[in-house]
Amino acid sequence: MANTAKYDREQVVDKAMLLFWEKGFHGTSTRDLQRTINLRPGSFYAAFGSKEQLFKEALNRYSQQGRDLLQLNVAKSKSILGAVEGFIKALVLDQRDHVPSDMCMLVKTIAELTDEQSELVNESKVLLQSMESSMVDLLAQAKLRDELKSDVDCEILAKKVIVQMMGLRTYLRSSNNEKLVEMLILEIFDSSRQ
Amino acid sequence: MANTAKYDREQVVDKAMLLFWEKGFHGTSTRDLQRTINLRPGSFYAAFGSKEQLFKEALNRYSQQGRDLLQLNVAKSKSILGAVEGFIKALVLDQRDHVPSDMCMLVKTIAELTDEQSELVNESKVLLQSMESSMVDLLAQAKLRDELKSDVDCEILAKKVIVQMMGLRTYLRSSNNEKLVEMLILEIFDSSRQ
DNA sequence: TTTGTATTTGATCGATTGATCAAGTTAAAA
DNA sequence: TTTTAACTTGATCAATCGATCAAATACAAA
Repeated sequence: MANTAKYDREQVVDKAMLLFWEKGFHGTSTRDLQRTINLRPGSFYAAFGSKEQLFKEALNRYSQQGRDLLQLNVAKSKSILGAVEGFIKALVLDQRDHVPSDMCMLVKTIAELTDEQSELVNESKVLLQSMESSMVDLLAQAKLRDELKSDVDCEILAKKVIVQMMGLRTYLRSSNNEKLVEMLILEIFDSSRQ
Repeated sequence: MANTAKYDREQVVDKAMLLFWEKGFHGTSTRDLQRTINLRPGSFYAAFGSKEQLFKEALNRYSQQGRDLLQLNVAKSKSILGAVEGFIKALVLDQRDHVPSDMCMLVKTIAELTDEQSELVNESKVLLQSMESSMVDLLAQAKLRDELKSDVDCEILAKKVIVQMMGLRTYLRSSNNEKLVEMLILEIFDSSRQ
């Protein structure tokens, strides 16, 4: 019984994600969104409830794409460390021209928002933490394969990698210095490599 | 002839800066500002012209405070490297409870804003670059005093320091892990120290 | 004390914000 | 084919946005 939606929810969330990623939560109006995803207010609010809920869904979509990219690099790389390095290069450098912002959407969100949108801030924190966990798992595999020195603490190294990624993407946004960033990416595992 | 302003411009900019720092450009309304600094619209626009111009002034005030903090640490520290480390610790850890955000206001600004506010983005970039220059100067002094190895490139090291500060403050915001951040601050100069 | 002007005040501007809703449309189920 | 409920549409809501302005006020100069 009844009618069926004429839009593809995944495509819609994807477009919304790209707009939110570019302009931030406060910088994106519901009319911007509705025009971009081609939904009238009624359909919009029926589907997502509020701007905040759509943003939350966009955060998860963004995070999923990150996991996919990591997976992709693991699949096509011989070594684990090579995969992680490839992932970082892809995310920080190669992707640059094809995404709406140099910076990570999760980082942009925790930078922009306050306790007024604590659910969005917390969601971003959780997703960043989950990315860190994935990194720990991968580094543990690398260690098992003797790609890392035996005295390396994978949990600490993973945190260091995340810190580097955050710092490098921000620095790239502020300076546009790709040369330096490329160099610093290659240095990340210098002291840990077997 | 004529009346004189009843407010202290420096105090007013200072209060506005703290509010902008906390809530961002789009997250701060002119009414928020006017209430916080206790100015009615007429005085507000007579003094600052627009929300954007006040934000720009706030960015410069913020940046000045950063320079002051660095200066302070240079004055009270024996070694240059100790001063830089003290500055980073003060900025990233000690200040935490006494400022409106864990993150750098300049970083928050380049993260939040797009080309729509290119003047504010550019101003932030310039001020970050100026902070990097100060860092280069200090590290050059440290090198002259033999606090750094002779093969250290001060310009690259300064960039690395900035990258670390950006990464650590963002990571602290996302994880609240002060222990790790303190440890990583101490490691910044590990491989460069004489 | 008077004059002239900078400042302060509160009302208000038009535009935009996030969100709601009734009416119209559509297609699956009966 | 009819029924029925989900979906779509465009108008519209109250609130807030950044900004303007005329009138009232206050103070330095004459």
